[in-house]
Amino acid sequence: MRMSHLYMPTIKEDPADADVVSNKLLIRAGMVRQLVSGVYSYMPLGNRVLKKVEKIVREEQDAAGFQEVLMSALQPRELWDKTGRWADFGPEMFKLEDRKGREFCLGPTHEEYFTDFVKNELNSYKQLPLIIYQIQSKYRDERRPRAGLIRCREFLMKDAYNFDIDEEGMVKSYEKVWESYEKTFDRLGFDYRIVRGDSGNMGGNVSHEFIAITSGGEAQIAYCKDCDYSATDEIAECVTKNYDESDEMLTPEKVHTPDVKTIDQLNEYFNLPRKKFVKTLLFKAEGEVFAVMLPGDRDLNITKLSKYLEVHPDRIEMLVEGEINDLTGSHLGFVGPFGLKDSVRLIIDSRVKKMKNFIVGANEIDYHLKNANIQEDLECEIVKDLLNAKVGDECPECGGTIDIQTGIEVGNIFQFGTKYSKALDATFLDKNGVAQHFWMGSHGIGVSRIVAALVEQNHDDYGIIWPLNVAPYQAIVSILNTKDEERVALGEKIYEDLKAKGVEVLLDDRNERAGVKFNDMDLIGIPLRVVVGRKASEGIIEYSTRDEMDKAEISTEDAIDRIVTAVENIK
RNA sequence: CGGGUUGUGGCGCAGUUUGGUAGCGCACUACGCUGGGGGUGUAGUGGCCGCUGGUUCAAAUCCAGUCAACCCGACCA
Repeated sequence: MRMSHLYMPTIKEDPADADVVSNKLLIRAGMVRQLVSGVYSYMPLGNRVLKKVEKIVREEQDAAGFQEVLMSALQPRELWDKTGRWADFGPEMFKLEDRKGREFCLGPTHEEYFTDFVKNELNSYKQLPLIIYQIQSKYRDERRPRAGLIRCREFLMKDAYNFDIDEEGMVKSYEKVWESYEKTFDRLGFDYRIVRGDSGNMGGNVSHEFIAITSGGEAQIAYCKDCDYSATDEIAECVTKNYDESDEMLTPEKVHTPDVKTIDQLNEYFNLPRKKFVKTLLFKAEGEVFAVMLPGDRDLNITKLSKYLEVHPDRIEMLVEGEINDLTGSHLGFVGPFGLKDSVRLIIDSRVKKMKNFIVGANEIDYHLKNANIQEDLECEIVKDLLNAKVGDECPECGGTIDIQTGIEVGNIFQFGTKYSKALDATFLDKNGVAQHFWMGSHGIGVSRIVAALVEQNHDDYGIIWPLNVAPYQAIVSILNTKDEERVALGEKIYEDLKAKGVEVLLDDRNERAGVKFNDMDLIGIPLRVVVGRKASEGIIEYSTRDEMDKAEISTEDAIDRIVTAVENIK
């Protein structure tokens, strides 16, 4: 492709709206543009990258024996009512009506449709197991789209669904998908971790997430420095022995603490570490009121609380100031476990149960209780773990040290058994001629999100550094001065030779100054680069790669040879 | 949905406090010089100042409403 004709509007300054580096660079490099919040379009270079990522994803799915299909994105409401997810998804779903008033949505995911489809088409265990997938735009009306391509309302996703005769088969399918994902993310060159995930509203038991590690990514993971343990922050088990577990229980004592309400203030007022305090948080959900006790130096993990209560996390609300007194008899900043109204359920993290002689609110304005302890006769519910894991915790598996990293979730896999097949009554006949529900799982890869994650992991101050196998073009030939006929002739020749050898190559034949060409070349991140410059008359060019940037003066034949070899070696 | 910020040529911004002819840089067009890291000269093109209403002789500027975008915050590829 000649750059004099390439639709590649690069931008010199950072766009004001873009915050994350991938969004900035993709916009500046003329690869994507935003239409409205969370909706993006791809220009030629961006589209080529997207298609290459898609191709790698597809190849690995096909290699694993999964079969590609394409289901409609437009789906009728009835399908979703059968599983209750028309209501569950709520405002996250883009809904619309046809001219007759029938309700539809744009698919945010496809469990219902795939299950319904298979139900109508597959009847026998002999046709199982089956894993089918599609690559298609998904639509989710996110409460807050952000970070460019990372969190969109329209995004390209590969979603796969497995149908098995029993649990064992489902687990085998899960493992096959797992392997195909490892191959995919390995090929993409990602630095990533596979972590245990929460199954969210997909329902079910086991899930894992594939997290591309980037600083400032929105997914937090806890992992063990000493073994393979890793999990998302939502479910990572918190193990810590940070607390005073002495046997001696001192006598409780009321202490005047005027206007000292937060753990920070207590810390300062008593000059004691945060772990000597206990915080009591008040929540309501489903008409009940809860007091939750945690060590003062720890944060509540809402997912864990939600699981314990068996209530959707969105339904759990913190009490506001006015409600606290009415509903619990306590006061904001001075809440404690003793003397709450009987209707308040007292829920205690197991660490608090073991803590001795801590300081906690006295349920009286301007008073805290010193030397408080959870006595055996206190009516309460002890929950093993309600805390967010933290750097320095103990690994729940090997006792090693836990660390926290952030990243971007680029893939995830779920086992959900017969949840959807039962809801949609999707069955097959087993060996004995008995109808059985399919055992299923669903598995996603965020194709468009991968484009952003790749940029997050592969860039420098000058621009994007595309890996060779996803680069929009593999090579670029830049003619520095297009008024110099010798250089033009040589550049054209190299360009034609590379094209003839099957290399995807750009020719920078624009009548621009050298600086513009160098800067654009760096920005758009083409991996293999030939600069035709001063030594063109001797047949010598400058060869460099985008990641190394070191220029080597070599012959044109040598350069072509290196480029062709590099391209042939692409996995 | 709460909290915060911002809407002025394609992009980045000033002007709003104190109402009075809409500006700067980049980009773009034409011609020239230059030709190894976003060069330069001359001459140009392009804007109902997000939208609606109000105050006023007069509104980018003041007032009210509304819409949109971005950032922080409770599960999402």
